[in-house]
Amino acid sequence: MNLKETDLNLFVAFDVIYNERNLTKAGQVLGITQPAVSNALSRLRELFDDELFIRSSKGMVPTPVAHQIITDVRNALFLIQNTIAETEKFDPSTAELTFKISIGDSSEYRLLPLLIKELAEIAPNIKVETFFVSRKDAARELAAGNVDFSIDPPLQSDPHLRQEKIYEEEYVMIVRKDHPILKKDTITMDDYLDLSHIHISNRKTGFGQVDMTLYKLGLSRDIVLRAQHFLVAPYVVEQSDLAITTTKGFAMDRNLPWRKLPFDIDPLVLHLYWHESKESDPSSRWMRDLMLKTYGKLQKS
Amino acid sequence: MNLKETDLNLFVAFDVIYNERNLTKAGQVLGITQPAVSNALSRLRELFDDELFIRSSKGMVPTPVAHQIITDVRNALFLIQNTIAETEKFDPSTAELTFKISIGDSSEYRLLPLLIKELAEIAPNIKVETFFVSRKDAARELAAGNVDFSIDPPLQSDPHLRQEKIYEEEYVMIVRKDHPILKKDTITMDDYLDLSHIHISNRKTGFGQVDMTLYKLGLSRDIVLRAQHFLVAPYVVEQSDLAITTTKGFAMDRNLPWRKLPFDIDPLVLHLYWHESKESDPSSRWMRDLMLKTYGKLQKS
DNA sequence: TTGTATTATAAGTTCCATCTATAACAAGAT
DNA sequence: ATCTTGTTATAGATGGAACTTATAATACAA
Repeated sequence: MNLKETDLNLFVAFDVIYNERNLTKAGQVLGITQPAVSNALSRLRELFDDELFIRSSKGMVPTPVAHQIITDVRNALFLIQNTIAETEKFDPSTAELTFKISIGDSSEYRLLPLLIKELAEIAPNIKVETFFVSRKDAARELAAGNVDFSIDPPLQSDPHLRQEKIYEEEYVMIVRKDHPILKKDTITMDDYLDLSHIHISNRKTGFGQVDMTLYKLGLSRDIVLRAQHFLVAPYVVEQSDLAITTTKGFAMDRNLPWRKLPFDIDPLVLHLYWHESKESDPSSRWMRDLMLKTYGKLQKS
Repeated sequence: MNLKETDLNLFVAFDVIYNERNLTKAGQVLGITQPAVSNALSRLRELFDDELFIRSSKGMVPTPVAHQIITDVRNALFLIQNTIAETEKFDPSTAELTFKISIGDSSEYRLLPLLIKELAEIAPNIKVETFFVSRKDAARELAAGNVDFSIDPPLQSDPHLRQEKIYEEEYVMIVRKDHPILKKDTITMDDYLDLSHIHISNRKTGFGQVDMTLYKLGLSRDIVLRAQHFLVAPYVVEQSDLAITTTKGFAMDRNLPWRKLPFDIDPLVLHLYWHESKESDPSSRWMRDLMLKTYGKLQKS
């Protein structure tokens, strides 16, 4: 055994295979093709004189030897990572880089304007790109570095992701000015269900949080418009008698009248997710702080 | 920064450069040429955006950044090393490998016969090669893996070498049977200095431990024969009136008469040295134990 | 057994770390 | 200053290892 005759790069492949338990997906994370991963695995197998991962219906399951190794490997990679991250200087005023953010549903229109404004002032050469990555792919995309941040409700919990609550806001019902319903100061459940509603979601399928809550109460509302993008919503609301149920901030923002909902619903909570490998990366850390601070400002408004 | 776009193999070069502070010697340890090391260093410099090592009269001196990094790097490499060492199975009865041992001066003829005998019984496919590596090269040769063990007096102390006392034996004076001096049971200093002596050493230069001790007393002896190999000594002693001052074990071994020395001298102490990188290597560990055990047997005789 | 995921193998290609050779450099000796 | 010795850095060429695409083998569920 000798380190200088060992290709240490194999160990990052090992780590990824262990996490994904699927060579094809590991390849996506590593940015190489599946056969390359397969080949790397076979070199690891020779190195350790062990199968390391055995093909089965549950994916590539680690052998005892692989289990034995993984923690040391992870620690080692973390240390190496650190040496680089620690010495990396980061000056937001001159840094030229692009952050890729997966931002789903309704958050984009609220987050971006303020964030871009902040960036323009203190980090003029930092760019932002937003995507929408489906929740089940988020962990892998973050691991692969295709996405730097993901903003999502606190549902999934991949062990390699870090998260922090970034946003919380109560739901209200919003209608156009001079809408007849506004004669009442408090809306009853009957009032609410009599109205026609807009539902915005970029997920094709199923229930949003509002409909889910109603469903649990044995109720359902009349959704007349199901739209993909939030930007259309204000125009529709202003030109019609339709109601939209979304965060209070939306109402304030657009200067639209709103009323409390006639039922209890958990507030909208969003978490900011990032991959553990970026934990101590100075630029990532800086951006995290900025986003949390920026959302903090939004909160107060 | 991203591990998957980083050549981790550079870090073992970094570690060696840090230890050697000399690219040429680092190349010897790594088993590559100096320009290759220089090139690796330049890649490291790009990676860290720092000079890392600055050329000076004292060699390549590490920058603050290099100092900051080194411990993490060493820990990481140690962990990786461990993953391999831990999973390496070692069965002496079937293992086929060769240990290279640097064994200086007089120790070879005492150690080898018994060691070989032990090996033949319990590890028939393990071979041993012995060299003589000068003390100042020992650390580097051990680091490079050109030599697995070195047996030397406990002088040098490279921080990357591990050592354990393996042997200690008192010096005596040995002469042929029926030598006139044997009429006396205790030898005086005058007796000793009147005799002509053999000195065995494979170092070309200067004093051995005996002559050094005499020198400190303001004395010197008459060395008639200075020979390279210990094997010739017994024949010369048996055929002449020359005396040889060496370990008591030599006398017992050859069944030669001996007398205590008329001056105080530290006993011969030998240490077994190995490189820290082999610390947890199963085969190295096994061989260490065997050698210490074998010498233990010698001690008692 | 067929279909749908996978992983493994094969053959060809590209790229980059290494090599040899040489230049540039640092520092002490003359 | 100039030479000498011990270095490190650069240049250009090359070989081999790891990647790619394409395809075969495999596992398992329907």
